[in-house]
Amino acid sequence: MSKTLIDLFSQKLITWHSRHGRSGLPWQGKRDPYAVWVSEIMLQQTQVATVLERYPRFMKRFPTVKKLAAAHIDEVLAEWAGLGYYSRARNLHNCAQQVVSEFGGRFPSDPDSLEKLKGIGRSTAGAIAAFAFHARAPILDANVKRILARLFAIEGALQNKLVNDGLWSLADKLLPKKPSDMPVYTQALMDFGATWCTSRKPACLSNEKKCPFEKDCQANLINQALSFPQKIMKAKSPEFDCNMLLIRSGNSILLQKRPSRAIWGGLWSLPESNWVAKSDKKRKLPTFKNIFEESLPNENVGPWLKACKDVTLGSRIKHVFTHRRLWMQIWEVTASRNLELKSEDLRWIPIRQLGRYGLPQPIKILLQGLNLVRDGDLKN
DNA sequence: AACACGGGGGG
DNA sequence: CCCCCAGTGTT
Repeated sequence: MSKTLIDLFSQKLITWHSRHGRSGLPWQGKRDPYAVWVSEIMLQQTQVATVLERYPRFMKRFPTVKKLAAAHIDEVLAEWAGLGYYSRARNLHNCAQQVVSEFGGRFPSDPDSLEKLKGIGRSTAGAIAAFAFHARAPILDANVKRILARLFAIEGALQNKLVNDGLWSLADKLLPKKPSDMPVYTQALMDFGATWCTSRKPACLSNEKKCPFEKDCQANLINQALSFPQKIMKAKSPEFDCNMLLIRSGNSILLQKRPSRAIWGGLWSLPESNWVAKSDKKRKLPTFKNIFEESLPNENVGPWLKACKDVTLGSRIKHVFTHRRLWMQIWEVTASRNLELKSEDLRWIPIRQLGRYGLPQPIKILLQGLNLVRDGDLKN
């Protein structure tokens, strides 16, 4: 009986990796589960080029899981700012505390235990177990799903449970037999999806690259690589308007800590009014007083309005999220004196100390564009 | 099963 | 400008 693709896949992939895989990245070749874990979380939803800048900085600031567990969440969020998906940072912090309190500061080595930790799903658990412990555990991120969907011409949407379960089962069958091959195999799978079996320009459609699986790949054999995996049409994201207050008093700016479940959860941002759907044509134009009342609902607005002068319409910023598009109208205000703040989520931040706070990327860019922030003020 | 959650790259 | 990309947690 001849060998099938399933039998040969892992060795062919490892051979491909020896010639074309990415190497020399700072998180590669490590067996320290902490270092592996941080890199895997950071690499979720974030490109290698970005992680290349931020991973060494993070590891220098939080060199061990114990240091991370002992840090204040605001320090972790400040270090994470600009990477997006801030629940990752909150889960990272939470998970570090779990590892310290439940496992004495040592990560468990089996995928099932890893998956019980905050922010670690099945795929990341597999990656950590494979890299740090040589466990024969599969990963199944979007790159791997794409590779398998093409190799085996798998029909149906990836969201479909049967399709997803089938992919996991396939990923398991394809694992190399030798546990010692798990790190290089897992790395090879990630690299192959990221650089050769890419979403839009796969190697099989390129003149420069020769795919080692071109004679095996069911999608390629029918010239349909781009048709796998099946894509689902998604609706256009709704649009919203809101107002934001840039209140200055002397050398300080009033910032508000965002609720942890919201967009930019846990970061410090400008006080903002309610979001209004742009399609809501009946809405009245808000007055400045309205904006204040919506932005600072716990404060006594009267004294604030009296203490404010030089109200000017600032820039209008568009920001796009996965499921929303937001237009932010900035109102620039000078407060004549520092007012007493009633809510704990409000704080006067000296401009020179802004770097200590995690700011949403568009707010950071806004403040950089204003001359009131000097180079270095936003660096932590 | 569907949705929420940011930011960056490429056309 | 628009489109594409992407794990985990929550509901």
